[in-house]
Amino acid sequence: MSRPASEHPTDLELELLKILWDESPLAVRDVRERLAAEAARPLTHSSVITMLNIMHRKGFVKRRKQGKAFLFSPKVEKQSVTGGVVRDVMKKLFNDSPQEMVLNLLETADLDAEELAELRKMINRKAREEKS
Amino acid sequence: MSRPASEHPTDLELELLKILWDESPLAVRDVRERLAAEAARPLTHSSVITMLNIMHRKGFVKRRKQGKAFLFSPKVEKQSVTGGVVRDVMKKLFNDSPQEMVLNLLETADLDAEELAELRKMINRKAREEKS
DNA sequence: GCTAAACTTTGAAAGAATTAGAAGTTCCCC
DNA sequence: GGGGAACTTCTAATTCTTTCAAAGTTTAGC
Repeated sequence: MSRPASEHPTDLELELLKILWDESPLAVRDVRERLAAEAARPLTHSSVITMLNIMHRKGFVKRRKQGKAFLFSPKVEKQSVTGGVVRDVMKKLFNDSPQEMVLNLLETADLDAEELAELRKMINRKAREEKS
Repeated sequence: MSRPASEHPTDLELELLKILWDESPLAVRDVRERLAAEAARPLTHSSVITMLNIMHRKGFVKRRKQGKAFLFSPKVEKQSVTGGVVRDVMKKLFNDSPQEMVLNLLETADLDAEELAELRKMINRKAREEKS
């Protein structure tokens, strides 16, 4: 009768995680400041706490009390989360095919020659890695 | 007091669009059938109509009456929608950098040598195209 | 022309995501 | 040791997404 809860962090949760991945541990006050500055999302103090607590319950962040305040840190790794999101999009839209997804990226984002060269380099590096 | 509405189709809307991109125009009955079969989402007839009407209001599909029933077709192109979703993820998670995104894909999805070769080929083709 | 089958419209419910005010707790400082 | 600043918890409202039943409409066939 409703929508299924996403297994990934939601948009706002992602925004908060990005802040904590960048620097942690952080007090709520600091998270709030960065959220307003970096994400143009000026929430109240209590809104930020509410979110961080939800994320704590979900296992996305850890907290530790220092004095009367909590300090928050990410509990999930950036690569694992971003990888999950990308995999999800790949599955939902591109038939689980990395090729289809990259093809779409090539057609849609317009990349100059230099950027293409960089992509090629990355792929070559990965291919070399794999041989070992 | 809530979140800004997404410009992209929602999950279920995407599922319906995929069906219509694959074949159209389709009657509600057929959309419903495919939704159950392909997406493992057995909705009632009226649920499917409701969604399609919402999507019509949003401009994602068009409809035309045939006899007493509507036939639905996509109004947005697949590439434009998928491109938008990918761009969105790229912006939200990878700092708007295609390189970062592909790098994540390379690290996260494990691709074999052949798949890597295919990716390289695609990039080369794109690079050649760009020269002209 | 009437009825039944097949459609569509309407209205609503329920859960997820986001936001915040009010009330409660802690602890620093005089 | 009392007051107030700084935190947190609790509760609730709002919007979006997904789902469907009940009521209304249309048309094909008798």
